Amino acid sequence: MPKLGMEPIRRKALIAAAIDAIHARGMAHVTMGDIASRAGVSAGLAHHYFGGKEQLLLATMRHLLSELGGEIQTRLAEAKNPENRIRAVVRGNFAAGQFCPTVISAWLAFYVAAQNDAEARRLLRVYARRLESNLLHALRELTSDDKAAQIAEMAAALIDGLWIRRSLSRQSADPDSAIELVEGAIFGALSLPDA
Amino acid sequence: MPKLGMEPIRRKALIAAAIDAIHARGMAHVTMGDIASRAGVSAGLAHHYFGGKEQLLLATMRHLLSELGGEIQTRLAEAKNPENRIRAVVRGNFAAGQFCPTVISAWLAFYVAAQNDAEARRLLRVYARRLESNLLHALRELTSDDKAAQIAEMAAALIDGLWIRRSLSRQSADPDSAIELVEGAIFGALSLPDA
Amino acid sequence: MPKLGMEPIRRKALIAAAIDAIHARGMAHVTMGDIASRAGVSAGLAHHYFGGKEQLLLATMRHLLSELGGEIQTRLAEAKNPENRIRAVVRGNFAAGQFCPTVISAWLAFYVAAQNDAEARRLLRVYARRLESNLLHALRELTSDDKAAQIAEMAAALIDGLWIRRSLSRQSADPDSAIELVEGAIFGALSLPDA
Amino acid sequence: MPKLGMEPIRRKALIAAAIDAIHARGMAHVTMGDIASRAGVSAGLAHHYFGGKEQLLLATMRHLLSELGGEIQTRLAEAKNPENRIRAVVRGNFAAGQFCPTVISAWLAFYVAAQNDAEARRLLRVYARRLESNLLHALRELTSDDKAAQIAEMAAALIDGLWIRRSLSRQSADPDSAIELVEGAIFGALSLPDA
DNA sequence: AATGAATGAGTTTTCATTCAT
DNA sequence: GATGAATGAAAACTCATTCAT
Repeated sequence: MPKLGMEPIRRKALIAAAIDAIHARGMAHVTMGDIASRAGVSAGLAHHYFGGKEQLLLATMRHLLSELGGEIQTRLAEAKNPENRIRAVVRGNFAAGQFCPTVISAWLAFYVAAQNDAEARRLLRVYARRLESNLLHALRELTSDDKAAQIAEMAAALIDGLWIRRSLSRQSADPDSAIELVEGAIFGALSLPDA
Repeated sequence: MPKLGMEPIRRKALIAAAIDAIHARGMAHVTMGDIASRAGVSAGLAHHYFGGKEQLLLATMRHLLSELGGEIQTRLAEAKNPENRIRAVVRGNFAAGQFCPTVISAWLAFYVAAQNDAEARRLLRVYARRLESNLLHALRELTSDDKAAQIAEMAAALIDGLWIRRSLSRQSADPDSAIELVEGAIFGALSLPDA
Repeated sequence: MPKLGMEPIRRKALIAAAIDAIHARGMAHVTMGDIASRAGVSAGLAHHYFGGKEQLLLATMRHLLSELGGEIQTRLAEAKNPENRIRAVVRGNFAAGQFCPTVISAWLAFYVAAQNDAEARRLLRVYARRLESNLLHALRELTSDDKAAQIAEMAAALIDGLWIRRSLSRQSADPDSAIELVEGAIFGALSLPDA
Repeated sequence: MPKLGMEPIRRKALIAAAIDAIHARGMAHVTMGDIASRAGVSAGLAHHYFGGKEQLLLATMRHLLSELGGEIQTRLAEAKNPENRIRAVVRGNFAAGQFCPTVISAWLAFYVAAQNDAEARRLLRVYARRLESNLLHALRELTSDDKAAQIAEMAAALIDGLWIRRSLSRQSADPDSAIELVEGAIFGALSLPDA
């Protein structure tokens, strides 16, 4: 069975399996055995490639973060004006790959893990800051700095809040209505006279 | 040393200890020993009073939910018009007892636990529905049913999103600015002409 | 089964069991299960009381060292002149409790462990220094400082060498002939004219 | 890349690596991977050449024994009288190749391993007997059989004891002073009148 | 009422060993 | 001849839970 060049294949499979396993059993109850068997390998191999459970989980988180980053960057690259850059960020956050039940579960689990794991917290902060800075820059071209900051904060909270609520309802998550809601809130706020 | 009537005292202490422990170590790593020693009792006793770890955790969740419910009800009782009822719900959600780091951690942890625990999910849904229904009723007196539904959904997502973001930043959570933001979003949306 | 005040009893039993187990299977192959079952308890309990395998082994080493120290101190207390103090140290080293196969095995194993474990090395150095200093003081009253140092070094090496050789031969270790040999070498060297 | 005639090169490299690894991590913690990577090969290859960990370790021990034997035989071949034969044995035991930290660690480790491994014990006994018999024959030409036996035993113990102590101190082992000490003890004892 | 003792099941982790390539 | 892939068994360790006192 052993073939050459399996390492990247196994790593990917294990990360995908970790997302599945977190969705199915919850971060608090996943075991290496769970994950490994979902990936079709032995627990020993998962250890061998990642060095331990914690590191496999962290690698999974990094994967999620970089997928999300990719979705946003792709869209940003095509956006030619501030309005479209805002839309790029919002839509990237609700992209198909991101907004499915297993991925949502994993995201949420990492959010919580970040409360108690320094490295996870660091990773998440980098993402949060980048998201807000992308929004902020686009908003500043459309309104005052103060208002831009307010709207950016609201938008970020709204995105996270919609995620968390969709994860709970477990109904087939509907990205389009979420996008509509967030964009509505942002452009609605922009259209308002200053408070 | 055993005293009479200790049960309610112990139960309260253990629930408070569970919240602390979840904040300090994360849901995935709390042990009965953790919780018990924070409450100043033996693990065996925690067991004795709650019947097991799962049940102690569920009791903790119920406590959190009922505290939040209380904060909202108190404020609703004093609200005489729709605007104030909306404010009551928002402010209840960011009440002092709720918006401190340990409680936020615990809330978040339960949100995640609810993904994989039927009873936790049921409890959370009851709360979510009540929150939305309170908001919805008040909003319907101020706008169309459709728009009320949209705004209610947005408000709920915003509240959850702000929580989750504050928990991550770990900076001294500031309820007032959160309240301002949410109320601004709600009343801003209400003031907009229909899309 | 659980009784109060078992901790010291279990600790002693586990340390004794560790010595047995090291003798029977060799330091490289002892398992916590081995030791625990020899002590008549579960492996979990051994962990509970000592915190881990390494610490149980270190506690065992400390026990051995303190036993030996006791044997020597007892004899030193009764020795009224330098010759007798020398004898006290030598005989303490070959005392009954020390010179039996299981204890010899354990000692030897710790000697080797000390090569790669900082804490074990520290413990052993303390013992080695004390042994040599005891001998040295007594010898200095009987000869020149230089010669005393030489003889002390030789005596210490001889004691260790005899131990190691007895352990290998596994024949019923005979403390008396060992004592005779070491004392003969020391007093023989003392009687020699300076080189 | 596979080359012909690699076998003896690999075997030597692996044995040298085993000695290093034992010194660095201790017999109880060496792994095949440790050894193999120090030798610059895969663990699988080490296995292939020696048939298993145990056998590689035994081969390493045999190597050590034969090196020591060589050092002694070379010196014995040049010794023309009993005194020089004694010196040959002593100096062979403290020969440069033998008296360095890594080799001492490995020797010591094997001494201990011999407690619980029949084959290792057998190998060590052969060496011990040869050492003692070489000394004994030389001593018998210089004194009574009884005294020769006593001195031989003492000398052997002294050699082992000095090794073990040097290994512990980890200071740059000084073979010359060790040789002086042992020869001093032997010739000192020989010069003494019968007890 | 409360504890400390104890266990056993479950999890992570490590490694020698095997094997296809 | 040599490797990297993979496993499985064994070991350490953790912890909820039980129970005698």
